[in-house]
Amino acid sequence: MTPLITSAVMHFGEMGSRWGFNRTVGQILALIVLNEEPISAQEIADALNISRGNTSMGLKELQSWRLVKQHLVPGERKEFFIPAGDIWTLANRVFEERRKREIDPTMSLLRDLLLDAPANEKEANAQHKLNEIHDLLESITAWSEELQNLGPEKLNTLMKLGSGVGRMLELKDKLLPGKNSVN
Amino acid sequence: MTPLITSAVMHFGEMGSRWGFNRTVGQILALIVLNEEPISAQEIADALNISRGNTSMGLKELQSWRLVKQHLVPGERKEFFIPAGDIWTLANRVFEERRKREIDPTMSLLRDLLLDAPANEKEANAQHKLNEIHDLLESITAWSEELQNLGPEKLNTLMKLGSGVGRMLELKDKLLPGKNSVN
DNA sequence: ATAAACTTTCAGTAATTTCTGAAACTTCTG
DNA sequence: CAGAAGTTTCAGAAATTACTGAAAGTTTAT
Repeated sequence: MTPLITSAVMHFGEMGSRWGFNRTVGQILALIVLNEEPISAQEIADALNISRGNTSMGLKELQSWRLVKQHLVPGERKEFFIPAGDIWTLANRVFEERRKREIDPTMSLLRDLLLDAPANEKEANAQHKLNEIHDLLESITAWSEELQNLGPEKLNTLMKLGSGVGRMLELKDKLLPGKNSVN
Repeated sequence: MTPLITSAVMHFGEMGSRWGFNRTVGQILALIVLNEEPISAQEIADALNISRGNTSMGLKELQSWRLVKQHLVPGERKEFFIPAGDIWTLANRVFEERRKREIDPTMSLLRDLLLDAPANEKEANAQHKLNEIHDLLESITAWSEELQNLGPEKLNTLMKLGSGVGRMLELKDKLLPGKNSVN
C-alpha cells in the first residue's frame, strides 16, 4: 500500500463505525475499492495486519451489504474480491441497506403500536406523535425507492439541478395537472 | 409510562445506536417527544431507571444534536425539557448532524489527498476513485442542503410527488431553459 | 455568607463489541 | 483416498463504549 492508499484506508476505517459497520470492515472495503486488481483474503489480512478470521468475517459482512463480490481468477485456487459495482452503485447499496436496518424495523413497530386503541388521554397523544413519525418514515422510504428507480443518470441530473428544484415545484401543477395537487 | 409509551421508548433505545447515538440517548429522546408536558431530568432518570449522571450526559448530547431544548417553568427551580421542534424539524436535524459527522470529515480528507501528485500508476488509479467519491459526496451534500432550504411543505410536496419526479425531469429543459442542461 | 436545591463532571466499573487464532470444515489434486 | 491449499467458525481475550455514583459545581433564597 502506498502512503496515499494507506491514509484513505485508515480514514475509511475510522469512519466505518459511523457508516454502520466496524473499523476493519471499513478498511477492507476501502482497500478493495482502491485496488484496481482483484485482491485475495490473505493479501487483505496482510495489508491491514489483521487476523485471517477477522478478514473472513469482514468479507462476509461486505457481501451481505452487497458492496463487494467474489471474483474467480482462472487457474487460481484462492478467492479474490472486487467491488460490487461503481461508486454510485456502492453508495446506493449503502443507502438501501441502512434503510433496511435503520427505518424498516421502526416502521413495523409503529404500525403495530398504532393498531391498539389508546387507553387514555396520554396514550392518545403519544399515538398521534407516533403516527406523525410513521408517516414521515413512510415518505422517506417511498422517496428513496423513487430515487433509486430513477437510475444514476437522472439522479445526477436531479442533484445537479440544485435550487432549480424549488422553481420547478412551483410550476408542477401546470406540468402534471390533476396529479397529487398540493394539499 | 403507559405500556404503549414504554414499548416505543424501548424500541427507540434499541434503534438509537443505529441512528448515531446510544441506547439511553434514544430512550430519552423518545420520552421527551412522546410526553406532551415538559419533563425534568429527575423524572427522566426515574422513568428510564438510569442514573442521574447518565441522564445529564444524554440530555447534553441531545442538545448538541439540537433535538431537545430546555424549557423553564416559571416558579420552578428545576430545568424541564421539550423537543426542539416538530417531527419534521427533528428529522431534518438528525440528517444534518449525521451529515456533519459522516460526510464532512471524509470530504475534507479527500480534498487533501487529491492535492498531492500521484507517486505512481497505482496511486493515480486510487486518486481517480477517490475523486469519484469526492464528487459523489459533494453532490449529496449540496442536494441535502437544497432539500432543507425547500422547507417542510415543499419537501412534502416533492416526496408525495413520487414517480412524477421522473416525468418532470424529462420536461426539465423546456421548463428551465439554458440552466443546467443535461450532461 | 450559608444552606438548600439542583446540575455536571469524571474516575472507575460494567456491558458490549470487536478481534484473534486454533480447530473444523471444504475443495481440489495426484 | 491422503494431503495440501484454502476458508469459516467460534470461544475466549482485548478493546471500546456506556453507566454509575460520589464529589464538585452552580444558582437561588434567606
